[in-house]
This record gives sequence, C-alpha cells and structure tokens, in this order.
Amino acid sequence: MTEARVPAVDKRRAILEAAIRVFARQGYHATRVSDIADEAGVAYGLVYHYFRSKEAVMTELFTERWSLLLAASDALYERDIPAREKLDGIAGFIIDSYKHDPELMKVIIIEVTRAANSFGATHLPEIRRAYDVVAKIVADGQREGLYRAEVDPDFVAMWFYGAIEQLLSGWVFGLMPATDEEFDRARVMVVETLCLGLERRGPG
Amino acid sequence: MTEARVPAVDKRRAILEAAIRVFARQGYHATRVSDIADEAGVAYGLVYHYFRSKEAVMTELFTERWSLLLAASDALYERDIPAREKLDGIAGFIIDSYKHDPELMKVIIIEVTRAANSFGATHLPEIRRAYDVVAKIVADGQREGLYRAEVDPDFVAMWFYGAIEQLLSGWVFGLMPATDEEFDRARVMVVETLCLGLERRGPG
Amino acid sequence: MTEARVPAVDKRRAILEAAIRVFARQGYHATRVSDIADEAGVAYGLVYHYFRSKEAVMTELFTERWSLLLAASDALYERDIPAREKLDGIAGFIIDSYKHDPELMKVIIIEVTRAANSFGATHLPEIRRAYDVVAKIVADGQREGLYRAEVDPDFVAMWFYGAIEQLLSGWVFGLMPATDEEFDRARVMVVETLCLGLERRGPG
Amino acid sequence: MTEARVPAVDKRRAILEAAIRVFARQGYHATRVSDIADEAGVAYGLVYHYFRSKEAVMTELFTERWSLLLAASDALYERDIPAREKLDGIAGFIIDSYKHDPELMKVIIIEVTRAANSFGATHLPEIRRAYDVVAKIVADGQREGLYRAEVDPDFVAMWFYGAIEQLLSGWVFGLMPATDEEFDRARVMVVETLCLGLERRGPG
DNA sequence: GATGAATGAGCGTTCATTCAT
DNA sequence: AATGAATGAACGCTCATTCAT
Repeated sequence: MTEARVPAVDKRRAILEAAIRVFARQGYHATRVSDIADEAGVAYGLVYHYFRSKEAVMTELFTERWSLLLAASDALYERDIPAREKLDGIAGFIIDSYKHDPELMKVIIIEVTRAANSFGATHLPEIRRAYDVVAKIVADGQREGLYRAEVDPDFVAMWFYGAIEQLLSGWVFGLMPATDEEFDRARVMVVETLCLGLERRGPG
Repeated sequence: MTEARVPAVDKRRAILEAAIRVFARQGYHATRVSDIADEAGVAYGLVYHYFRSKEAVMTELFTERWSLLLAASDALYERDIPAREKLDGIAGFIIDSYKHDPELMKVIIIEVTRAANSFGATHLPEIRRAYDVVAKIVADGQREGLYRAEVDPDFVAMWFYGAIEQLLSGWVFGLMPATDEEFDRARVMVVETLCLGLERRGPG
Repeated sequence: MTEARVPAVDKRRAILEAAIRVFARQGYHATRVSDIADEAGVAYGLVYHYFRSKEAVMTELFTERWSLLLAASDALYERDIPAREKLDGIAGFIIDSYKHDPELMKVIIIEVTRAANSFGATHLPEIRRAYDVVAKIVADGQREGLYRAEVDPDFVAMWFYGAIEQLLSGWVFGLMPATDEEFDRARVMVVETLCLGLERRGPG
Repeated sequence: MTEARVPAVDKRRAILEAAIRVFARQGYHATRVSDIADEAGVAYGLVYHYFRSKEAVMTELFTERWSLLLAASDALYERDIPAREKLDGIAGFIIDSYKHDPELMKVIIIEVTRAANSFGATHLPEIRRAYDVVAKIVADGQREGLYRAEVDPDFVAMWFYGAIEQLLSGWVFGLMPATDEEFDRARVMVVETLCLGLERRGPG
C-alpha cells in the first residue's frame, strides 16, 4: 500500500534523531526523556521500549559515529601513504563529520569526548583507540626518521585530538567563524603546523 | 619558606577546600551539598551561610584561580621577552598550577573550561580572555616576521589551550604518566613543537 | 436520588478531593504535598503529574467553586426579581455551598478569600467580581428608590461578604453552632437585617 | 555626652516597630527573622535575646494592641449611653486605630484576626472577648426593646466584626479609597445601617 | 546587652524508570 | 508495537533557632 510519504516510519530511528537534536540544543543533562519523545513525536514509553535508558540512547549515538571514525582511522593507517596524509585524513574525517552533521558531532564532542567525568569515562576505551592510531602514525614517522624522536607519540596524539576538539567547540559555541572555508583552512592549519613542528630539521 | 598555612579555623575556607576535593573526586553534578559539608566537617546550612548556592562555590573556585592565570598571562605579555618564552610562561603557569594543586586544576579544567554546556558557558568571557592573550602573542610574532603569516592567531590560541587541557585531562584520568618530570617534558614539548610549527623557515 | 458518584478511578479527582480534606484539616501552609498524596492513596509524583505545583492544586479548587458562585450571582442579577431576593439568592448560594461541602468552603474562605496576603492576592480579580455583583444590586435598589442613597454600594458589598465569610468562619471554627437550621436562620438574618438597614423609611 | 537625638534607644522597641513594618510589607510568613533584625538595624541574635521566637514578636504586637481594644470596649460597655453610641465607639476605636497606625492594624487584621488557621487559632479567646462585648450590647438593646428580638446577638457580633475587618482589608489592599473622610463615612455607614437593620419598627 | 556564625530539620520539585493496558 | 499513567528516590535550598564569644 502506498503511504510512501514518510520514509522514516522507523520510530527507533526517529527517536535517535530526535535525541541528537535535543541533546545538541539543551545538553544531555538538561534534556528529559520526555523531551526526546516529544521531539520525536512518539509516546513517552516508546523510548524505553527501544532503549534501556536515556544513557543508552546517548551511547548508541556515540558508538555509531565513533566506530566510523575508528574504521576510517584504521583504514588510513593501513594505507601506504605518508604520515602527514594519514593525519590529514583523520583530521579531515572529523571535520567532514562536523560539516555533515554538526548537531551529532556537537553532542559527541561536548557530551562524550570532552566530558571526562560522565560519558568520557564510560567510553574511554573507544576514545583511546582513536588516540592510539594517531600515536602509531607518529611513532612510524619517527621510525622512518621523519619526525623528531624526542616527542612522545602518545603525547602528540593527545595534543592532536585536544586541538581538533577545541576547534570544534569553538565552532559549536560561536567562538570562531564556522563556514565551510574555515573548516578546510583549519584542517590544513592543524596538520601543517603540527607536522612542521614534528619534523626533523636540516641535514645537521 | 614556610608558607604560613592558615590553621583551618576559617570555615569558609574549609568549605572551599572541601569542595575542591569532593568536586575532584565525584564531579560537580554528582556531589551533593551535603557531601561538601561533610567533607568540610561543618553543618549543612553553613555552606549556604557563606555561599548563595552550590554553583556559587564552584564559581568562586574557578574565578579565584583563573584570575591568577589571567594576571600571569597579562604580565607575561607585557614583558620584553621572545614570543616563545611568553608561551612557555603560560604553559608553565598552567602546568605548575596543576603540580601545585592537581585537584583544583582538575575541577577547573573538567567542570568549567571544558564543560561548554554548563560552567563553560557562564564563564566564557573570562575563558576567552585567556585565549586572547595567546592570540596576541602569536600575532605579535607574526608582525615581527617570526611566525608564518598564514596561521590565524585565534586559531592557534584555541589549539594551544585545547592541547594543554587535553594533556591535563590525560594526567587527571591516568591516560598518561603523571610525574613531575613528565609535566616538565610536556611543557617543553608543547611549546617546542608549537613554535617550530609556527616559525617561518629560513631562505635556504 | 442517587447522584452517581464517580467511583474514584479518576486519580486526578482523587487528588483534588484529598487536597480538600487535607487543606481543611491542616491549612494550606501546613500540608505537605506528601500529605495530599497519602490522603489520596497515590504516589507522591502523581500529584505533579496532574498539577504543576501545590499551589496549582489550591487554585483549581478555588476556581472550580468560585466560578459557580460567579455564574449564580450573574444569573441572579439578571433575573427580574426584587433586590432583596437577589441578595438572598447569593447568600443562599454561599451558605448552601457550605452545607453541601463544608471542607471545600472552609478551604476557599480561609485560605483564599480571607487570605489577602497569599491566595487572596492572586485571585483578587475573581473575588472582586463577586463583590461587584452585590454592589450592582444595591446600586439598582438605590436607583429604584428602594435603598437609601447615601450608602456606597461598593461599601455594602464589602460588608455583605465580610459578614457572611465571618459567619462561615464562625461555623468552621466552632465559634457558632453549625446546624442546618442555624444556616438557614443565618441566611435570613443577614439579608433581613441588611435590607432593613438599607431601606428608605417611609414619610410616616 | 548627650546623644539625645534618638529617643528610641530601646532596641527591644526598635525590634517591635521594625517587625510591624516588615510584617505589614511582606506578611508574617514571608518575613524572615533576619528581615526584622535588618529593618531594626540590630544584630540577628538580638531578636532572640528579647523574644522567644518569631511568633512571640507577633504575639506581643497583637496583644499590646488588642488589649487596648478590649479595654476600650469594656469601658464603653459600662458607660450609660445608648447601644448605638457604644457600637459607634467600638467601630470608631478600630477605625481610629487604623488611622493612627495602619501598618500595625494591617498586621493584626490580616495576620491574626482573619488568619483563623494560624494566629487566629492561638488568640481565639481574646478575639472572642471583643466579639462578646458587641453581643452583650446587642442583647442589652434587645432587652430594652430597642432591637428586634429574633436576631442572635452572637450572630450580630460576628457580623459587625466581619464587616469592619473587611473594610479595613479593602483599605489595606487598595480595594476601596482610603482617606480620612472615607474612614469617617465608613464608621457612620456601618453603625447607621446596622442599627437601622436591628431596630424594631412599627407603632409599638 | 549584643553579635553573627553555626546548626539541621524540613519541604517542594524533578525526572528517570516501570508497568498496566 | 505503542501509550502515558504511576512510582518514589533524590536533592537543592530555606530559615527558625541555638550558641560561643
């Protein structure tokens, strides 16, 4: 039968997408489960039919997206390209994710990744996995004699993510201009400056 | 030198210091006012005798410390020293603050500076002021022909703080080894790498 | 006649009726929300499911009843009967309300109508509307030459309600015998005495 | 040295007078003990030095004034003057009290006399004593054949006070114009109308 | 007498979660 | 699947009263 108008008859999906909007708008703590249901246009109880808890909604949102980043990072790492391009690929993936769905990325960065006291703690393993790829890229670069040996790769990884997340925060909260050109400039700047900072100098 | 510690007769001070410990241990949201009172060894109501609200306690903690950072940044900025030393001074101030009172810095970084949805929003002006000093240092460096002109100073400032706060987070949550030597290494690495990344290369 | 009582399946109604009993027994300020819930035999939170606040419960109680008085007053005013009968109708309506549901009327008189500092202030407009009808009746009586012209109608209205509410108070607090005969006697006495006091005397 | 400027060096008195102002302004429930102390310009604890409790302050305010009314009523009752003049004397005393110190009378009427659930209950005996004098006057009037026999004297007393207090309320809350002429008119109207309503008619 | 710090019981409200239908 | 009524623990805040000085 026809009724083809609404493709998203999938209420579970509707709830997830409503959650993105509401979490982005009000923050996780400030949103009540009823807000999600209202935004999704479904009954209160249905949220609990599909999800164990409010936290489970957030977790699914995070995991779904973060696993893409992990997969992309892993794929990049495996490719036979210069370290710089790998880092650029990761930065690009994150920034493109933001361009593509800023609300979701806002939620992930603000409520999970940088919320070390709440979801950050819960999802620490997955978060570290992303850091580790960066660290491995840097370590490889050092092994190749490309990067200075005295910088700790783990340390660089923290730095890399700290910087990028801070930029996203800046865009999210209007501290920095958020246009597509800015996003691309930022990507170049981060990678360029970081790599220049890491590279070994001169023949000496 | 002896640093004459006030014998905690001052209950207001005792409350503030108890709050640092409890906020650091449990996070702001998870600490009840009674936790603070208990930790301070005072009656529940006394917290409200000295502070308008739980939030006011947090605010005082943040403001007290952050104003020191602001003052130090301003002083550094005024001094007639190379840009690199200024940045090093700021990084050093933050890291020393952490060495000196890790719990307080944990609270400030985790609950305010990186909590863009709650206290971060409230204290945005003061937070930005700290960023601005870094941006000005970078801009000066550019004007002097020291730093590459194509990097946006505001952008570098975000980066700088994003990176340092991420490092603090790493220490706080045990993602990175947290010893005094590590702190000092980190300081050197951050500033060294950032400056190298920013510097213009010679004609050669 | 049967007066088909709703079998208190309606929990919202149960809460309202419990509130009447508890407010009447303890007074508004002295009743905790949990008292209402307990009296109604429902969970604490259900009160807040149906009402925004404790005050909202009181407001609904008052408004529901007072609007009946207003409607009755208006209807009486419109009818083509002597002023005295109109006043008698109003007095009768109030007193019958008390006979019918003394607890509710106690709450309304004690906690709202005579509580000028709390609910009285909030509901002043509705309260005044009731006074105004009496004033209009008196003014009409004066225009017809029935009542002495030198008495201010607004003034009489205040008096009328002040007196009647005082009588209700007296019954409520056991200062006066409260039997059905007393109620009817009181009604007669108030209206009789007031009207005699207002009437113009013959030339004789 | 002289310091004769402030006659009210009596801090106890200052507290009482401050309480009148604050109770009148905010109502008893809404005033905190600290409000009284602040208004009086004395230390918090001093209120408790002179008074057992917040309630005790209110009680003293009420008792002090109400005993004057009682004394005046008794005196009036004893005098060899017509009933009407006695009633007029009582109404006059109350209204003059209001003219003389509206804030105090506001507090007494609003917070005690008409607050049957709180102070009204506590001071019921004294309040009734005032009513009783009126009742006795009416009863005497009936015995003299002046007043209709079918009205219950207690009932008239309730009415009398209910009406007068309602008028005071009206003035206090701006429902009626409150000028000195109005006060005097009101006094005349109340007594005139009440007595006309009570008087026996007819040739006899 | 005078001060104001210290105490702690009390209460309104919120909201995640469960459950009956 | 879908609904929304029902539950109750939890917590921030107020403020009368006490107490040490």
